[in-house]
Amino acid sequence: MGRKRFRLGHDHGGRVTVRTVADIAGVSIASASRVLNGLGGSPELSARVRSAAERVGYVPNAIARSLQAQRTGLIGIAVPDIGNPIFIQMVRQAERVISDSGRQLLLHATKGDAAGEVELLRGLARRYVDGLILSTIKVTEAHHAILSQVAVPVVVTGQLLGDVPVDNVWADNTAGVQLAIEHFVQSGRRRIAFVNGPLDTIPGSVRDVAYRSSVAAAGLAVDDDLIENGDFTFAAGLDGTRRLLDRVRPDAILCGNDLIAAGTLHALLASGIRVPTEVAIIGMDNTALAELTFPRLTSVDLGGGERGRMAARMLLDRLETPDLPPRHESIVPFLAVRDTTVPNGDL
Amino acid sequence: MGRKRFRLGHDHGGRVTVRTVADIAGVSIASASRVLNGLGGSPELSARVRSAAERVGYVPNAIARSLQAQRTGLIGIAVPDIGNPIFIQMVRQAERVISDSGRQLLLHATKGDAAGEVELLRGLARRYVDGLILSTIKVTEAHHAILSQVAVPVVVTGQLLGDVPVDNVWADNTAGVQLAIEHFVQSGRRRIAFVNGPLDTIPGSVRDVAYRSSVAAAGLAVDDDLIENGDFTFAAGLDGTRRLLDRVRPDAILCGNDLIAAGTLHALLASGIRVPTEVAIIGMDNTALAELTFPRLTSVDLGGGERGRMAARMLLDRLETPDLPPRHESIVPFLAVRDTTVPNGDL
DNA sequence: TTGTAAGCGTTATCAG
DNA sequence: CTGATAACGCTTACAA
Repeated sequence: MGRKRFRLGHDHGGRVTVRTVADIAGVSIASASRVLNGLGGSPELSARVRSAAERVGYVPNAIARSLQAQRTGLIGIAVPDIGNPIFIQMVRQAERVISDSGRQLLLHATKGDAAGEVELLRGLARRYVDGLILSTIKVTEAHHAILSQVAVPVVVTGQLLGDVPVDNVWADNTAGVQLAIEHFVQSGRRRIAFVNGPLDTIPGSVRDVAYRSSVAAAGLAVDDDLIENGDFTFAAGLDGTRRLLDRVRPDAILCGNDLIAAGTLHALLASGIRVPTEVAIIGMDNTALAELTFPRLTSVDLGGGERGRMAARMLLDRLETPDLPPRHESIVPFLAVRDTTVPNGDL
Repeated sequence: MGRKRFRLGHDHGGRVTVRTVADIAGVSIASASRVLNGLGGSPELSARVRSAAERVGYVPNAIARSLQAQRTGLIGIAVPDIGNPIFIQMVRQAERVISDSGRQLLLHATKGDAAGEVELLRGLARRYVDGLILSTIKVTEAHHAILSQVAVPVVVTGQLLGDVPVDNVWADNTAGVQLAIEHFVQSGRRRIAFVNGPLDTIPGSVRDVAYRSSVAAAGLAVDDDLIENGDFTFAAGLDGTRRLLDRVRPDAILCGNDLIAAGTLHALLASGIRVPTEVAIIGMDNTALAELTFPRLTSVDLGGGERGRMAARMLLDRLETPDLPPRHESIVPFLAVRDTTVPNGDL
């Protein structure tokens, strides 16, 4: 038998629970709980409870409440890299929606590690969060397998491989790349290079295909020498562009994202090449970074913030109505034209 | 979909708990729990339990476990702005330490809102997290008051006002500013401006004082016309520098952080002013941003990552040894010299 | 209106 | 080694 739980006075092992409050107020814990939750109680009793709670500095234990309520009020959001401004953009907008709903966002960085993401999904069934927004750049079979088993609702942002019955928001990378290429072509560029991210990521491979078809559609030759693949980072943009310049002389460079574009810009300027006069640059994602380089980056807006906002909203919808059929939404991209493609007064 | 679990006598309302597993295995929930946690159990019984768990896809409920264990394994970290790379740096390093300890980091953005932070601290006593790292740039009386009442351990990163008995890691802003001014002076700069953050923040005001005393110590006149105060943002750096250039012509500009410095750089280049030849720039925080502007930013490293790392470590220490006396640690700053103060081969 | 008591899903204690 | 059973702190029928 456990030791008998008989209380004289108000000793509760230093822990203040609803029982402490009830004892001090001289009422049952049920009454205390009711008053504390604003559900009835006579004025006199309520006053006693409230004053007792105040006196001992009572704060309800969220864990216990969650166990009872079967929900935590926490929403997880997993992104590959919090150092990449595109994900900051997404998280920011998602956070808005989530916190407006009275919930809290639990941010998790996956480092783009597929195994880690799957592990996260598996652990997710542990119910620490009421739902998850998963932003992924690589999708494996394991993802698909586990996605259909997870106990809590998941919204995936990013393009999926097959036809998974899961809520999904994706950026139309193909249309985005096309916008960029058309912009280059219309301003007279003929040798358009592409410093892209890794081909074993979804955005990387989709953009590669889109680049090739857009270039071809513009009546230009597709030349593998004009293509570089590396990480989605500033360093990769810098290195990739240097390698590129060692073998060809493009008059325009499309970059896999804004971080890469910043690296490309840096490499060009360091080589004494004028931007945009000699070489034009377009980044992708249209993040805060695009505003802050000099010259400012023209960038394809793939609706990063909108994706975050929408993913959050879809998740809340599903929480409210679990039987909703899975939704797939895509965002229409647009081009934010700035100074790396069109010379402006500043230059 | 997993609707198939409604068979035989094992219907538990669609929810799989340890009881479900125990029933199917034909053992007590105590035995099931033990086996599932790797604590004994005969081979034969263990096998039965494990196979049952596997069959129904049992996943332990973390909430229930937390209620029992009186801990969640979650550590909160609250930062003013996840768009500012200094906080990303801090969070990254903290995350490393925390996840190495088998815990998870719950990131919370406070928007630098003092009231929100106090609310967070208050709600924190709800025990959703085992501890909190609070990175704050404004400290109010309310902070101090509540800090001494919170139920879970808190580590504050940032300079505190008085002598609060709480674990604390801070950056030596004064020494950092001094390093910057000395570097300017040694390279022959005489008219050193300061585009700073808001004076009603701790770093803003501390750096203001330090700037004035360092300039005076160098034998230069302190001129209010050389000082601009705004937000800790790129836009504020841009605007502040434009206003500055309207009334004075400095030969060096110290910036309150790297975001401001990027704005300053942008404003100078847009005005056709050569950097660093005509005007030198030093940022603060030495974030990833300092590496990616062109030219690269010289920046005062105030140990952002180190602060995150140390804060996490202090928190873990306190979790392990609650009776430790409060510790106050400061980080020794250094100057990361790059191209906005010293012309390099690239230029 | 108020109190009693039954859970929420685990783990831990204590007898067999 | 195994099985009842008492917590963990809270909410909520159900009674009084």
